[in-house]
Amino acid sequence: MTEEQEVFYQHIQKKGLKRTAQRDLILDVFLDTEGHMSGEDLYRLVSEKDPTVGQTTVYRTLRLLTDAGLAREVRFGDGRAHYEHNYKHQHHDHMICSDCGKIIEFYSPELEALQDAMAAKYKFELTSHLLRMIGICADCRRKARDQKRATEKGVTVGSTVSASGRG
Amino acid sequence: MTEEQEVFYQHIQKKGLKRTAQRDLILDVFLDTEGHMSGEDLYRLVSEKDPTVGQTTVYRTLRLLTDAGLAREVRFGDGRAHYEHNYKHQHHDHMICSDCGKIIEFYSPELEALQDAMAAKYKFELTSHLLRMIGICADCRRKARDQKRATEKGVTVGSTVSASGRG
DNA sequence: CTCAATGCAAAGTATTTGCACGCTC
DNA sequence: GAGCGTGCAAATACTTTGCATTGAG
Repeated sequence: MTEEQEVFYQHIQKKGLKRTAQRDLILDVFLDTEGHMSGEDLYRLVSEKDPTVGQTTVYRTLRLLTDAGLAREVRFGDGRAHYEHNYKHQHHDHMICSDCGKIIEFYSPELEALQDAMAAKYKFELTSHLLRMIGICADCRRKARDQKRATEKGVTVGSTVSASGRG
Repeated sequence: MTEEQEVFYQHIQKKGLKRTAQRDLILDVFLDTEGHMSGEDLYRLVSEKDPTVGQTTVYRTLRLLTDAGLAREVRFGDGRAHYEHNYKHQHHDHMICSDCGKIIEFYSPELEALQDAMAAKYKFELTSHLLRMIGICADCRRKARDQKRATEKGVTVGSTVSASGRG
């Protein structure tokens, strides 16, 4: 029995809820999956192990996991909710590559402190926060650079130099 | 003709698109509205002035405004897209009161700088970013405090003090 | 006259809800 | 055995798409 599972069962008992095979399975799959997953993702993964589990149950259990403090809901702005491990996982923020979709997790105590300071300035009691940085990751930048170099070599007649860039 | 309108028409001409009464109206309503609005909100506002305009057109025009640099899409995590003025409006971040829904806009050059530094550390080329701070605003904190004080004083036999709240 | 724009209705996407039955405590 | 939990299908909420018609350039 992992620590997470204990947390889950304690939460369930405390709330007068019941332990079921579906919840066990969903928790297992959640714990076995690194990184972020949407409700849909988890449903798909669970279905592979037991196709009889309904999506309703997955969504409801995901909320249960969040209540229990095992999962954290993150929204990246694509309209769907994503979940990530929250138990004994330090808070972190995300850099999202708009090219390849890769997500880099990072943590900056300075950023956290500065946000606390801003909140204090507005007498705002901070509950949580979400920082999402969108851009191009190192890999995709390298690829773009290589591609550009190849183009520049090949195209001698290269008259039209379109303004790229983005602000 | 405002500056924004000029920007819009120039964008339209540059792209070989057409100026229509609907787009004019939608732009006007958008410019007249302060703060954030969702696609739906704008559709409702436009409908008041001209009920024949379809929601499709509103959504499409909103994207057009974004392309033209007049609007900025912001997502607060409720699943719908919100838009705010972007032309000659400094970038800013948001504090969202989870009690009353109020949105406080703020700007912190230190935060921006720190984010740039974090991006550089990961060789990440930053395109844009979104910082959302969720908590309780000063007003709601005061209300909660007052209510708590009243409860502590008044309720000796403390029978039915229904928890109100949630707006 | 051509191609973009419009508006309706239908489809799509992600998630939630009503309800009858089943299972845990 | 009581009541929570489940799964199905339908509902929801917001947004997008197909298509025939309208209208700007």
